[in-house]
Parts: sequence; C-alpha cells; structure tokens
Amino acid sequence: MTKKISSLSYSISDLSKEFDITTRSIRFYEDQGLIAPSRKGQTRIYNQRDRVRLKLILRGKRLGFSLAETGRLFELYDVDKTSATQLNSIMSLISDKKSDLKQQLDDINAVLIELDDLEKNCKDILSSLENNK
Amino acid sequence: MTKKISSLSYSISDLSKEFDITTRSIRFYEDQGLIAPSRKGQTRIYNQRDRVRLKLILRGKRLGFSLAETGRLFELYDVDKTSATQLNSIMSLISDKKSDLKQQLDDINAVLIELDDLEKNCKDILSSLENNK
DNA sequence: GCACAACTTTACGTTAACGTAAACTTCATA
DNA sequence: TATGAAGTTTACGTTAACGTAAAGTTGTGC
Repeated sequence: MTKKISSLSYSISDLSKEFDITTRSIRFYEDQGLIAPSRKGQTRIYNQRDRVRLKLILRGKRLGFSLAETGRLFELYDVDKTSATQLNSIMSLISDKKSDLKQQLDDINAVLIELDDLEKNCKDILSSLENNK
Repeated sequence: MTKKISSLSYSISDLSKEFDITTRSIRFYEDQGLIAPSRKGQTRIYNQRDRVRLKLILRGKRLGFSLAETGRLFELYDVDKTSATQLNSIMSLISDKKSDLKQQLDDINAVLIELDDLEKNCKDILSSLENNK
C-alpha cells in the first residue's frame, strides 16, 4: 500500500512515516476512539481530518495531555452545544485547561531561564579551560 | 511526627500536606534517587534543599518530564564539570531541553488561542440563547 | 502501661500507552 | 504462481509512577 489512493487520503504507513510513530500507535488511538478512519475492505484509509487529529494528538502528548484528555478536547468541537447547562460545563472545562496551560507557560519560562544560566556557566568554564591551555 | 524538628526541617507528612501528594510518592522519589533526606533513627528528615527538590520534581511533572529526566537535570547542577568533553555533552543536553521547551511554548500558545476562540463561541451562543428567552 | 498516631519496610496490584509476536489476508510483480 | 511487502486481528508483555495492604517500630498523651 505504498501508492497514495488519492491526493487527500493516506495509508497507515504514510502517516506513521510522516509523524515518525508506529502503526501500532495509530491503531491504538483508533481503539481509544480518537480517530475513525474509513475502510476500503479491511484496510484503513485516512483523510485530511484524520491527519489533523493525529497531529493534534501528538501536540497534546508534547504538552503532557493524556489520550483521554485530548479526546475530551476533541469532543468540545464535536458536541452540538444546545443546552445552556452543557455550554456552561464546557466553558468551565475550557477555563480549567486554560489555567493549566498558563501555569505551564510560567513553568517553562522559569526552566528556560535556569537553563540559559546553566549554559552560560558551562561556556564560562569552557573558555577558561581554553585559555589555560 | 506532627511537630517540626527545627525551623528548617520537615517531616514526610509536612511535605505531603504542603504539596498535596502522598507520602508514598515522596518515598518513591527517594527510591529513584531524586531526594536523599537525612535520618533520625529510621525516620526521614527533610531540609530546605529536599523541599526545593520536591518542588522542582512537581514542576517537572507539570511539564511532562519523567522522573528520570528531572533526575538528569538535577545532575547537571551537581556534577563537577571538570572535563571539556563532559561540559560539551552537558551543553548539548541543555540545548536539547531548550528546544523541547521552546516547542512546548509554541504548542501552548497555539492551544490557548484555540481555547480562547472556543470560549468566545460558547459565550456567543449562550448570549443568543439568553436573548431568545 | 497502653492506646494510637505517625512513621517505617516489603511486596504485590494497577493503569496508560504502547511493544511484540503470531497467524492471517491482499496485492503487485518477477 | 509464488514470493514479498503492507495490511489486518488477537492477545500477551512491558514500563513508569505510583496505590494499597500487611506487619512492624517509635514517640506521646492519658
């Protein structure tokens, strides 16, 4: 299944190569309900939407999101937000995520500063080693 | 072991309460070599340095660092950086971490924008629901 | 002196996120 | 036609980060 089926669909190995993950992982994400590719016979066929979802899953992982959390974020887009109570619960979920992420921003900036500092120290020591040759 | 031993030391439950984690976790971090409290008899006594380390471990977790990764970051501070080759390997490790974190910054900002957008949509729908009462 | 709260060690259990192996089907190509 | 590459399902194995339970020790209040 090396050749593309159409310009907008992908095989499982296409995606596994593009994102550098195993086909096992991709099938697992489907198992967990995060992707739902169509089939041709029993072969999975991924479209653009599936691809975007995969990308979002991986971004979520980089941010330390569990697959379940990423799944809930997906639902936020899919649910038809009819009732006001539903809308409010969604909004509180969003606001929770936002404060989590803002905390992460602070964390990252703090660590970046520390790493810069550490890097500078290393450079100083290195250059003093060079001079004393 | 409710009372403080001195103004600068803590019992395991002091720390578990302060950081809202179980004593099991704290002992586990010790097991993994991330903390090394002193002992009075067989009872663990944590000092200010241990406390700071705990705080750093939890920050690492928020950033999706494994305990092993956090441990390596600790080592960066502890190692006496004698040889130039060691220094260079440390610096490449630092630069790896830095680019990871910068990627995370981008990720977070992207998600924050999406969440803001989603939030705005919810608010719009909510207010239109209010008006049609 | 004894209950009891907080500490300890030892060790097996659990969950998420896959890895890995086996046994099978499809399809292109030599 | 057969061989090999890519796909499939089923199912057991693995690792990190703890949870949980058992069984014992230690200090403190009544």
